[in-house]
Amino acid sequence: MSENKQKISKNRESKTSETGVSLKNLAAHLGLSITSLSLVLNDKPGANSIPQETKDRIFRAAEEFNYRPNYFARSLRAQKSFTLGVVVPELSDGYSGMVLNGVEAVLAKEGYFYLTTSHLHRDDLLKHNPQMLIERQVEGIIAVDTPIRFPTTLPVVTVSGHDKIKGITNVVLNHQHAAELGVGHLFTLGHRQIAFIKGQDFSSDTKIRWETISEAALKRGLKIEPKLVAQLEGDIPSPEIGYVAMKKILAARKPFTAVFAFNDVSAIGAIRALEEAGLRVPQDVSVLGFDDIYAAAFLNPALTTIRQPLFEMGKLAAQTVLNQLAKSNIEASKIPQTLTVEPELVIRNSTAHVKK
Amino acid sequence: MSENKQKISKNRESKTSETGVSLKNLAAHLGLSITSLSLVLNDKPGANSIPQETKDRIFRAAEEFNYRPNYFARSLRAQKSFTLGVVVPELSDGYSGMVLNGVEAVLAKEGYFYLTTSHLHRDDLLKHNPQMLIERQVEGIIAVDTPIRFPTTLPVVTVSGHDKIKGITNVVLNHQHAAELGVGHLFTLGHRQIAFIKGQDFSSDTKIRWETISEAALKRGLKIEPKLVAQLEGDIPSPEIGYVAMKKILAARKPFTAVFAFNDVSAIGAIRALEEAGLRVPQDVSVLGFDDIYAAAFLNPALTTIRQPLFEMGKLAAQTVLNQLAKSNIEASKIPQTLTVEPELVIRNSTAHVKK
DNA sequence: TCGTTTTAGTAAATCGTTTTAGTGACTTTT
DNA sequence: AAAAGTCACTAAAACGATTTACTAAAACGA
Repeated sequence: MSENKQKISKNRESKTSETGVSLKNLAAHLGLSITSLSLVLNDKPGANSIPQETKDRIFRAAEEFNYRPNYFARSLRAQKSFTLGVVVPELSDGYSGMVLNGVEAVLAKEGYFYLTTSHLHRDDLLKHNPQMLIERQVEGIIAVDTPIRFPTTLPVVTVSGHDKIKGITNVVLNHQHAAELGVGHLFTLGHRQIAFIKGQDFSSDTKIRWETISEAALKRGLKIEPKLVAQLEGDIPSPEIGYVAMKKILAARKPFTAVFAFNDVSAIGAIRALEEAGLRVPQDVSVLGFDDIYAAAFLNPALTTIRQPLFEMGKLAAQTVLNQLAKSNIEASKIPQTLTVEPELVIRNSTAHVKK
Repeated sequence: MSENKQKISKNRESKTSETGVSLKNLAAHLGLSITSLSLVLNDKPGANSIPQETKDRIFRAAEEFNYRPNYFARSLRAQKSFTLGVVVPELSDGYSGMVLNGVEAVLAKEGYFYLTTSHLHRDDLLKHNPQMLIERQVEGIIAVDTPIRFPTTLPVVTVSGHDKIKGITNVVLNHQHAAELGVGHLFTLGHRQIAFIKGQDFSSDTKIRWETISEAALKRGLKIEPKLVAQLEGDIPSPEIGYVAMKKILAARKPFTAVFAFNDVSAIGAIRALEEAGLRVPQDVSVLGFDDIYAAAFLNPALTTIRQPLFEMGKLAAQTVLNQLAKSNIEASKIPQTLTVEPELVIRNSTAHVKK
């Protein structure tokens, strides 16, 4: 017996030592079959007939030798990877990270992990990266602010995706509500000439954001002056591009009293451009952001913005994928097309009542 | 033949269809053995005796049915996961994301992926998360701003880790140089009473940063006034904690003309606190940050800061792990303890010459 | 023409699980 | 005392690749 044990522990050392004991080792040590151990350790019905005493021996030995089922063997057999894939534009944009926090919070509880890939808005990677994830046997995919350019039958959930694709659930902000909050806030403060900074074409929220804002403006009898609209260009997640957009608007020399930016990052750039032009925020021009990134509260002036619950969106996306995995094929047919979360208007100091 | 093909493609449909053809399927279709296909497709020496014609048949069939070796099967056999683990405090702190971008850039080229876990500075997760990664058979671990609290024989590389642990490589900033740049810059501008915001205890750079800054100050005959030193507290990556620290310093009512903050995020909070106290930056007080996050250039005033090349640090870390994996055990004994990257002083508008 | 080499492959073991289908040895029922 | 159950297990197949150790036939050399 103790001889056996010796053998095991020796064996263990001799291995890369990272890979612990195998079921085979353990079974030999106990003088039982692999089957019995597997049955008992996984608490399968087949273990019913095995007396508690034997079960305890097995549990004790597993504990003692710190047995961990080999991930590859288990996954190969079960055809399950306990892994999701997450596709993001890139990780340092202050957006994806928050979403991933939410994803991880949900997955960790279920013993799932996730692989991340960034497509950097490159068309080839947009196809290639998800393919690689699928070859890696991910069980489902979460696409964050990323268009779906790959075929698959796996569960797919997007965060801020707006393409209505059969079988794909989109976790989205209630954009109509967001636009109402934003335009409504500026309108209430008396602003009638509002400049807008649109998102880049590749950003999945650009279109819907613009449509809902247009509607909200129209509803209040505001007409949008094309010269007061600029679009973000370039794919770096830096305020620089907001600065450039704002410059463009200023160059048009059309009067305006407020700016509704596509996001907080571009709002920061816009503020810089305004101040360089000698305009004070919010005394001369109000600036409204979108997202509520961490820094928003500490800018100077502190940014008024529309908050997106990114952490919650990540959680919701992960939960939805796991739900689909748990469901039978029949039930899976009735997956929701859209899951909506609510925005929140956070009023700080970058917006003020229009000057008399 | 065409019958065979029919069978294969049917088989393919009938499966979850995500899992493509197996070698077995393919071999049956070609009337060859699994062995031959494996040998040829992996270009093993054993395939030397197989005529080009047969090889071509195999390649064509693999192409036609889009054969992809099963990841689990291959990994089980080879005891290789082609996956690294990355441990971070959390993903939305504007620091880890940049590092991960670098990591991914290197790994993608080699067909590697990575699993991420966040420990949120929690002691239990600091041990548990890496354990889970190891059970998932990662081949190496990259720890970003994270202390090593787990045993392993896998290659481990830290980014901004300072514990000298045998076998672990630390990718670090040249802190001495960074301190020289920072303190030197303020000194040159005439500042003699400088306040400091130290990092949280859990942050791996806190200690070394403080030591090197102290030295650089001493060297210039500056003495550090304890009342002008505050430490960040709390683990949210928000400027709020810098704001609180600055308030504390202000409460001491000791005069000072400059602040050297632990990082840009806390510098943002500090600026807010200063302005609330009626002090103008940089006219009354200069503020120096650290990191050079994206927003730094667009704050108001634009932040003078010490830039850390986070992307490069991520690349270097990943490269180092891969190198170690490629090395034989003998060579592996001479892994470098430390890899150093250089900081850069980025002068913007938050620092100015001291008032006469 | 016999022995050796080369050519063209293949059978089977292996990685470490899970799961199906058993197998003896007892015990209970009738 | 034979049939039917229960109990306590186990053998072997399967997941899908890689790899080692072969075989049978053809070609070559002396």
